Amino acid sequence: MPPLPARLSLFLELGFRKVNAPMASDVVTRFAPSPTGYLHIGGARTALFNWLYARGRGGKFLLRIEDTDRERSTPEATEAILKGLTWLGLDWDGEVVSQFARKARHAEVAHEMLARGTAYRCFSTPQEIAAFRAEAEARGSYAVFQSPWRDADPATWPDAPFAIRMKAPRMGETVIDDKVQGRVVIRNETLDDMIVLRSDNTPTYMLAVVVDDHDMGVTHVIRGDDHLNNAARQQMVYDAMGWAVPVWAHIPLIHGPDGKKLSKRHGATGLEEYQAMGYPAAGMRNYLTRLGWAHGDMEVFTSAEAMKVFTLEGIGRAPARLDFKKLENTCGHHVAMTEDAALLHELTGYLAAAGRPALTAVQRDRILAAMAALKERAKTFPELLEKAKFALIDRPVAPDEKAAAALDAVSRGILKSLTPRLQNVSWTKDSLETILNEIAAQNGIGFGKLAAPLRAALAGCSVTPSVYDMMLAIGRDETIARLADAAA
RNA sequence: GGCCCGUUCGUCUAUCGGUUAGGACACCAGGUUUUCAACCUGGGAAGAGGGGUUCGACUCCCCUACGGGCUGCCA
Repeated sequence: MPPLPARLSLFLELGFRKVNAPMASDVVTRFAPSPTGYLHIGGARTALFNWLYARGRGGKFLLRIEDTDRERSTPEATEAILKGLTWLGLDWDGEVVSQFARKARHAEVAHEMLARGTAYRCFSTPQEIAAFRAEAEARGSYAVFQSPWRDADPATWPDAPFAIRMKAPRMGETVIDDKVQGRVVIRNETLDDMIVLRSDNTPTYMLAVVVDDHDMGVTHVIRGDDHLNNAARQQMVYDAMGWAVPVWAHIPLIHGPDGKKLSKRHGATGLEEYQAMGYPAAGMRNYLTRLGWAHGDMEVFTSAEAMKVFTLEGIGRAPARLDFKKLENTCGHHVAMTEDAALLHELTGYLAAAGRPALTAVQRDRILAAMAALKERAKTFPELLEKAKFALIDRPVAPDEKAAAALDAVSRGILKSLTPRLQNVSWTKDSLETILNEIAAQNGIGFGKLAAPLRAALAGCSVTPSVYDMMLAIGRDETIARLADAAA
């Protein structure tokens, strides 16, 4: 079932490619979400890229929760994010870092900048700044705010709260050498002296990310391209502190099917919703990896395979749209290639996530027995369950409309004559096939005519695995009992 | 308003100056079939528009259009 060409070419490539000696890698990436809600599908992809990049190079993948916004951060959101990443199969190294917990260190760095002369005390109040902007806007201009305190004489400092502002270069340009976007040049005059420490001594995001990334040893910053402009200002902080600038990679955001920024009105935006919809994690990872990244014609692959060829340069620069049809197709390949036991385990997780009843022992046994047949005809767990209906129900089987129609008097007669002959036949696909074909021939009908009532009696519906597979999965006694029920 | 990024079939993408612009999903037609799914064969389908540079541009440069982002004592 896996498309041979893609897997074959990957195989050849891995086989023939000169293998770089896997030295101890010092790659460190991180995912740094804000705990203000569920894990967004776009964020999940960002995390996935970071994970793939680090894991593919023997590096570390760290997790940091950016919870400095006390108003909007909640522990529930943090919990949801960790659960989402865990479901997707993205494991992180070490403890989860709380940005809020590091605020003392952030303040320390801000003061060090002060000492180095790369930052200054700004006594302008938020009201003054707002007034400045309002006035500029009224004039139709949008000049950046220039604090009057940038070069003020300490003797003139009032005894009042102050914010610490970065003393950004006013001339020249800042160059972001981005692995995805290329060389991005930003003129320094378009950037203001951003605040790094608020007047209440809390750090701003711009300072906190840089300090944390530096302290955590992050070497590659892979994040959404909504941060591309921010990178220029953050790079100034690295420079101000004399720290090594990480490798930047700003990836495009994911859009909805209509090409607009992904929002609630597009339907599912939270990763947890995808789990509840029954997409397998491996398929989700495959689809998300291919969304905005490509390696030749490689389409269906495991994450282990992706790691071997994943590069930042392979990431596209244009935003990609979500396509549920392709997601489903990709998931179908993964359902089919997953081990039966693993699939059953994940199915159990799906049931819980979707709030559906758990399987009984009998149901588990039957589904496991039929898994080989089930998994090649289902793309998602709900679909698999629909086709596994015969394994979930108990006698007497209540036929739906279509099934009832297949159980006419003639068919019931055939079923009745069939049951004794199933008593002693060996319960294997081959012998069942032989005997059923025999019976069809004896009744002068094609196998299809026999399969319909059989299917109706066994499953009570018309969408099922093959009749042989069902018989094998539920066993001889249950099969005969169901056929007898229907024939009566 | 300013600055930054982007634009190849409907969608995800390949191509890194010379190809009949390739693959996948979706779609259409046919085949196979035990329902569904799968599978097989075939088909239609693309370089936003306009200028350059070049012997030759999807590919390099400029302009326009459209989409997105940033422009906070949010992250």
